[in-house]
Amino acid sequence: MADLLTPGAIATIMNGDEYPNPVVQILGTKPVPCKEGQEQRYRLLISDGRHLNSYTMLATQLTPMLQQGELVDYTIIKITNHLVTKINKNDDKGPTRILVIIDLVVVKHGSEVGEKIGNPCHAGDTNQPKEAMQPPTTPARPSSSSSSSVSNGTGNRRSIDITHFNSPMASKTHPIVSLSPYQNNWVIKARVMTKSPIRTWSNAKGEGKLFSVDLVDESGEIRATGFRDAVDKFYELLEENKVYLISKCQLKMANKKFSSLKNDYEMTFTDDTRIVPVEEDDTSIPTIQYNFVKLDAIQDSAAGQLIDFVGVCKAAGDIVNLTSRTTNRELKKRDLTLVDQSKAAVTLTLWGNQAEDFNTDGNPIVAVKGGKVGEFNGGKSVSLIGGSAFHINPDIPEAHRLRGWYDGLAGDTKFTSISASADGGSSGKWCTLAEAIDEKLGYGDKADYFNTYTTVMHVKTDRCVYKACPTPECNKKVIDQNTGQYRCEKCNQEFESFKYRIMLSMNIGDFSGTQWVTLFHDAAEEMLGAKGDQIGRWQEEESSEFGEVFKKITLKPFTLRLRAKVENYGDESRLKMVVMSAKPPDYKDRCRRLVAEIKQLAGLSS
DNA sequence: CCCCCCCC
Repeated sequence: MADLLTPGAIATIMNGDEYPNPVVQILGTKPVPCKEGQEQRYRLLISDGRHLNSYTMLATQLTPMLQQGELVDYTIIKITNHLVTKINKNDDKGPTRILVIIDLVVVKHGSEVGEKIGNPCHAGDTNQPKEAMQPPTTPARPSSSSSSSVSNGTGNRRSIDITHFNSPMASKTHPIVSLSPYQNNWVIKARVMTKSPIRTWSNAKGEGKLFSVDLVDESGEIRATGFRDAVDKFYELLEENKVYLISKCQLKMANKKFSSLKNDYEMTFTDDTRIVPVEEDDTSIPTIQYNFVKLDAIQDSAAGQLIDFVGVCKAAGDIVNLTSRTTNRELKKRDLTLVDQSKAAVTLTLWGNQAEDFNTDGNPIVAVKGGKVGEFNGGKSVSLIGGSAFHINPDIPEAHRLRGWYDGLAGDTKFTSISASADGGSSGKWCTLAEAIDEKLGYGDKADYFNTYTTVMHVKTDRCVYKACPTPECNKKVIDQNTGQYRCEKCNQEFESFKYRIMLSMNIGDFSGTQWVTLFHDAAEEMLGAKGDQIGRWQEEESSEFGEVFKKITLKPFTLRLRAKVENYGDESRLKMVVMSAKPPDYKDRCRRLVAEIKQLAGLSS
């Protein structure tokens, strides 16, 4: 096993020399104390069989590997990408060199190794004679596939001694992936993917203005923000799609809530920050980088997550004006329906100018970076937020593929909507009543929604309408004072009128079983095809119409959208199902689903 | 140092 290691590698690296793909053994790991809210970082003790090094850090993107148990003690790893950085400790011993592992491959898991290899000792300092530090004549086999996309021709070692930034021709730049708060002596050569508008803020802590740019190079991406003076200094200089040499920024932990960029850090421009445009466009620097997910995967994304995706705009709603309930601001929004090859359809909400300026002609391709997943009525949708990038018909392979796919699509192609429409329209799964019970729908933390074909077995008509507070937003039952006045306890007010509200209980059934369900006002009106006030008056007048309205739906089939949720009453819990919407059955759709199900059961589905 | 990003 000892021959797996590359003795001498540690000394070579810590002396500042190059050593490709060193293979070392992990002999210890420990978390580094960090501030609250910061991502945990780990320090390692490694051995190359000859020397130990405890000044080794794991790049944060490798933290999950460690936390998942892949980097236990005795594990042998090949370091496929690393950098050496100096930190000044507050003593007189001069700077300490830290080895930062950026990428690695597990050669042999610690459980298979089970012991310390050789008898390594702490290397002296870097003042040892250089001759003693040369790598062996047969270094470890080069890595065939490093997961890092860095290929700037400088090998694995990241030079850290770039101080010649005075010249924009500075040839040695650092990959974005290597930036960390531990080291500020770097220059990156990066392209501006997107630039935000200037925004102002005003809060208890003060006021100011800011903007941010998302930067990219071959190795990765990072967001940079300029505040106040930095806005005046850099906003005009930085243009989308142009390449710049940038140095002397402050790095801090990124808040993933506001950026989908693949970087644990983000940077802030400081008074020392230098930004120099690169006049000749360097085509080796990529343009915007997307981490696309297929639209059907959005179904499984958590609300609040930021995602990148691309789709064809199949349909667009009107521009809608509304007032924010929380901020009272006037808002404009527009919902687009996007589709892709996964046959999923998802709603993308545009706001403000983007809603107004969007042109639906020719079913444009829409690419989004950093769209925010939302949840409504059991469906998932995406909304553009401040940090999102939004590109129409981008010149990227995925967009061309989508265009070709969509243009060749049969006109009657069906898509599965994973977003709920505002009218409670269909989305999500279909199942029978028995399947809903078997699958324990409604037993999770959140309510479950499903669609079902069912027949109305029985409607309970007693107490199905009640007199409610006439205030538009209040639907509380009023107390009839029998003086022509109706009292609402919630509004603490008496009114001369009321409105009828419906709350209906009914039993529904299909071949698999039956279920008691509740319908509130809007769904009940939809299903009964009559207004609550009308039904209330029929009841008052003891009109035969009252009975007729319920008879009309009894033993009739419907497509229902149901909400299932367990509710607790004291120590008793009961599964409650509420009808969100009721539509006459679409037999064509019903048949299509049954045929698909039969094919699947028969093993004939493709 | 922002970090609000809205609605059904």
